[in-house]
Amino acid sequence: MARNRNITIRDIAQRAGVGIGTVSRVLNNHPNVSMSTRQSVQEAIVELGYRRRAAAKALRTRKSMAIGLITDFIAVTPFAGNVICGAQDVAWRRDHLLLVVNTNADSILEESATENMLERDVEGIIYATMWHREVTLPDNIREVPVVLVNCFVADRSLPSIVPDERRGGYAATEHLIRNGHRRIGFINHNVEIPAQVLRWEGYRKALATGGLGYDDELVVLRRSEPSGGYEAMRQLLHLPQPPTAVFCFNDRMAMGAYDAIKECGLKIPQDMAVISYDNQELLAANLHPGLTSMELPHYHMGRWAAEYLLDDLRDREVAPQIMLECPLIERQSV
Amino acid sequence: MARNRNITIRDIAQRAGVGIGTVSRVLNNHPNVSMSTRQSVQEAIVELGYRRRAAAKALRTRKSMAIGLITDFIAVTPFAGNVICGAQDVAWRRDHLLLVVNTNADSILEESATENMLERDVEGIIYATMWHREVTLPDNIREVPVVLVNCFVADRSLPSIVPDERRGGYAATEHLIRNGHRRIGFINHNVEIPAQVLRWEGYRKALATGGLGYDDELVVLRRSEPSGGYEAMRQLLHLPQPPTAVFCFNDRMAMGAYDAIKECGLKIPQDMAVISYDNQELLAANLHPGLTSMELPHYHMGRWAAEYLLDDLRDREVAPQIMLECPLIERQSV
DNA sequence: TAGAATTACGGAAACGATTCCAAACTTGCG
DNA sequence: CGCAAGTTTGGAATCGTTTCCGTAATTCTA
Repeated sequence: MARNRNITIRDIAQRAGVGIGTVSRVLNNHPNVSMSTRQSVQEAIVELGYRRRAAAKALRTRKSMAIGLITDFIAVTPFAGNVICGAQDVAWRRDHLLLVVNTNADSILEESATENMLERDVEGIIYATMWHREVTLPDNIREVPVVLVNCFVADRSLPSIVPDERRGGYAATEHLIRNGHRRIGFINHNVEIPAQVLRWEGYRKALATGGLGYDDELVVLRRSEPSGGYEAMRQLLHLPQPPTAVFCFNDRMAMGAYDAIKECGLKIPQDMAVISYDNQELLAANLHPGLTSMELPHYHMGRWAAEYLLDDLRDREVAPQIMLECPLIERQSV
Repeated sequence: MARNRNITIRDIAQRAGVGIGTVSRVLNNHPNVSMSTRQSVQEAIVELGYRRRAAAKALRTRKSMAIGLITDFIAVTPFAGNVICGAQDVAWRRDHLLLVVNTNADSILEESATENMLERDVEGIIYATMWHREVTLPDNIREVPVVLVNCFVADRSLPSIVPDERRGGYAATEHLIRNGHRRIGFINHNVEIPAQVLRWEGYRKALATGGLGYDDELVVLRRSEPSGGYEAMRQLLHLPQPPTAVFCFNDRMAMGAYDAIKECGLKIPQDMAVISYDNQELLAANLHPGLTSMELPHYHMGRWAAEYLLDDLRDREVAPQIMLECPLIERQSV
């Protein structure tokens, strides 16, 4: 039925023969309305094709039933979709909508986006980055609850959820060890970002725990691209005593490593096992053989962020700094 | 400066020694306000840290300064990010925000999402799908201007923008012909969707235009995955007279084709040129050699959709059905 | 069955902007 | 200088809800 745009709560009241207060109570599922009145109000609502105007409600209650989501680079990776999806799934269940703004990391835009969201009385803002890093936020954002996804502020004064990279690095390496490998290469990114540092730490720790020594020449740093992975892999293969397995910083580097391995006539995983990080479906699942990879839990980070915002846990004295486990996605490369 | 949440237009009026009407006029850049009053109002605004409440404005004007964006599968491909990005870039320039809902193609959710957006007085809705297809929409969506992105309705009663797949198929094939190839394979998807049908048509037409015959055995239909592409490529390579170039339905199939080609000891592009469709950066740019591919113009479709909605072109008698060109992205595989 | 306690209900006031009309003030021109 | 035309200004009315308070109706208790 085509809804009429001009039906108000007052029309409903009249039609149902009740007062506007009662209509409002029905609309909001308040108690203290008799079954029969509730019924007749509901009938009037469908008969007249009433639609509640969110703006009026928001004006009166100061709640917009919306949360903001600010991202830096929504278009470059498929990660963003997962964060949005996670946040939305929980927001929706609580009748909230997502206001999305992509900023390309432009701080002017970030500030005005925040301002705009504040004008709209968002109940909180999720600030998500596409790679794990430290951020500095516009001042105005602190006027509303904020949760950081995949990033953090220097002083840890805002709640944040990031992947547990160290544990991921550990788990990846341990997985190789458990599969019998004793000489394990690490093809790492050559820029010092949290992912690079922490995965490396995890790698070392797993070696130590497994009773294996740390060998400097097994670790090669390169650009985080296929070509970097390719070069690094070649270097490892030319070692007097090459590794039998390699842990790659990300799927793209692994992709390059694959090429180098195949080029040498070696087989994956028989001659060389490969594990990597990010689990970009598009790559990992489509490589041949399927690439075992540590998943970045974007969907769950998005969920957690929305839950935290909407749960009013935000009054805790300290801002929680969550590290979420990265699940190991097994395919055929180990 | 920390804004005070309780400052209203009336406080500004008082502080600046003017009436509320004047403040409103300043806020909205209306003419007929003397320079000096305008100035003093603006000063009062910053001094008091005033922030306009969007809900009040929306209530009075019935305009929310927002447009809705409904997608089917936001998380599975990186395409969504581009559509959002495009739509947002133009929306933002006009002070509009995006309300995003992902539905996983659940029609119940689609309807309630629409309802929710209508309650919020969105000025229009963009309905975007992740692959080019026909859709049926919830009835209620027609109460507001709608634009379809990457999809269309059977009766063409709603404005729609889709990639020009036929022209893309034509351009891809023609590109191979222009590079001297006379025997060109086509590895196509084995499901009859618009992309499959139209790219095929383009392929035929380009052959005809180029004075080349259409040879049935050069066209192989398979699952649109790497393994499908792999199988298809092997089949083509075992032909008595194999092609010297191949056009793949998408990057994933091309990926499989790459494997088959390399496995036979052939070189790309010397022994076999490859061109494909979709231009998924993550794949096409990272394959070795870089994969030449027809780009799906998601960003521009998003832009166009938002522009159309906000431009009030929506009163045209007939709903435009736009087909947007897919640019050829050259890399090293041809 | 009276009176207390509880539940159901009606409607004024408030949320904070925009819009419109009338009034006050300028300016221009013969 | 006087009047018309134009510009600037103030503020009441309005948008459509929710909330709150007082009253009416009902149920409970002894």
